[in-house]
Amino acid sequence: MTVVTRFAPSPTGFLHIGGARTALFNWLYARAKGGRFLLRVEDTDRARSTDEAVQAILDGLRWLELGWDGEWVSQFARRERHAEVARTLLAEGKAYYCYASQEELAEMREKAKAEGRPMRYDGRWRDRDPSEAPPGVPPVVRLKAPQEGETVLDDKVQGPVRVENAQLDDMVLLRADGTPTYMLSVVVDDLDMGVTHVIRGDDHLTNAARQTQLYHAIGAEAPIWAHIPLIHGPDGAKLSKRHGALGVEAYRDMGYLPEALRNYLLRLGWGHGDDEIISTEQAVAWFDLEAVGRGAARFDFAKLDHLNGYYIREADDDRLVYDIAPRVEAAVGRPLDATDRARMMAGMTGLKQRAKTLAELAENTVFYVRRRPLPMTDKARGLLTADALELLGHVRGALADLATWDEPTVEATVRLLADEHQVKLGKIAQPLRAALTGSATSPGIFEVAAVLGREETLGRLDDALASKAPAGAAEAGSASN
RNA sequence: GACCCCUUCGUCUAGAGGCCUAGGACACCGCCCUUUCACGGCGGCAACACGGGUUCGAAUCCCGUAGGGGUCACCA
Repeated sequence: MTVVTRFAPSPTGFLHIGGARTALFNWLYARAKGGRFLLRVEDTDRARSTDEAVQAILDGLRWLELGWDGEWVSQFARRERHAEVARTLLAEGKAYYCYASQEELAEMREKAKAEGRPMRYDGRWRDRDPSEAPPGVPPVVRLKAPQEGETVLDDKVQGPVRVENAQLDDMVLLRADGTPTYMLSVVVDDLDMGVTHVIRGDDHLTNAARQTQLYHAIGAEAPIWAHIPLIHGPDGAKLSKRHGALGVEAYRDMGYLPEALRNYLLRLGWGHGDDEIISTEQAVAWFDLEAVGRGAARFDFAKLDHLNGYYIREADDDRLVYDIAPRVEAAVGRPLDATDRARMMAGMTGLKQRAKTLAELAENTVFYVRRRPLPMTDKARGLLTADALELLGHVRGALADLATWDEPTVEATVRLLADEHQVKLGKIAQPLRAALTGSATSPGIFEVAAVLGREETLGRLDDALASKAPAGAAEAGSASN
């Protein structure tokens, strides 16, 4: 049997992080078993579905590199087929017209509530003769569901789940306006698309029982179910916007790499021994539904950050430069030129091991392309005391004379200077960092000097030398002589 | 409320009756490396929800209890 999975989001918002994980699991399972992964957009709710949302879902999946097989299908476009199945059921006596009014339904609801029961349609039109139908009332079509016995789901993740048929009422298949309901549409679509494995969120577990009844009424076998646990927020409650219930594009904008998000989502609810860093290739080889955990998992940004930092370090420099270019341009307010890009490339080795996100990476890169004079953080300014500036004057002099300009040479020169003046390297390196980067933290300062080049390095030193020692430095007592 | 599902360190998880003195990762705390910040290395803290069984032996099986979650539409 060829495995066919599907991802079936409703386009009422963006591709939610929980949906992304569902898509990932479906994609992985299909790839792992050499099957097909299909995409169906459940757009039957015309009032809430939008084209923008469809686009966002498609974009999100593409960004995550979870490609689907064939064209994506619109559920709404298939509504005639759904209705046709309902008519067949009607003709076979497996479904019936129900003329119960909204008032009657409301009554049942109230009664159920008063008696502490779940709302269940009482089947009052189930065996009634259609000739008794009230005139002018458009009926809905309901499934004549079994009233005794139980429906058993053999869920790949949750194990066997039994539901008393008495708990389930006769669900609506066709609305009064003739349009199919979700329950009908999913079953017919999954059947027609040849879906063998329905992998979806735990919130559909109860639906699976009803859908199984429908499959049986149609005379078909239910697919293999796999209901994966939902993702919760740090507080254990439903994931909120504040805690990560965002569209995947928000994760992209925050500077997460798709492979990092995939790795993180994979480990949320699934494990493979002690493995943490799992490439997509390995995931395809290892993934199986039996190993999916049963309990809900809490979303944890700290672990995502850690993974993202790892994947940034692993990423190719040119890809990173390409990825952060727009962010850097926005920060400096101009397009990047060849020199800027060359510096970014040269500095990337040192930069990428210090960032958890692309946003952070871009932020840390900006000093390389900023035009002089550099803005200074308060900490950096504090480093440029009168003593420090005096030492920097010597540094400037020594560097200006250098025959070759590379990291080892600059480093050797500065170290020698520190020895000559009998100060710790930090006494020179930190002010130098402030002068060259405008910040108190950066990649290795000799690397920075090498990347900046002689001219820019000397220029930035001159800027620092030209500045007066700040008042704070004098107060600290180190500026007076 | 009814029905269904779930429950191992703070978090994600390993664990399918003896390999468990419960392992790994993130976070946190030390130390090392070091010009800063990171990375990296070493070490530490920290869990089988509770109560009964079954068994020579239970984190692992069964039954309760508690807690958490999901579902109860002519929405998907």
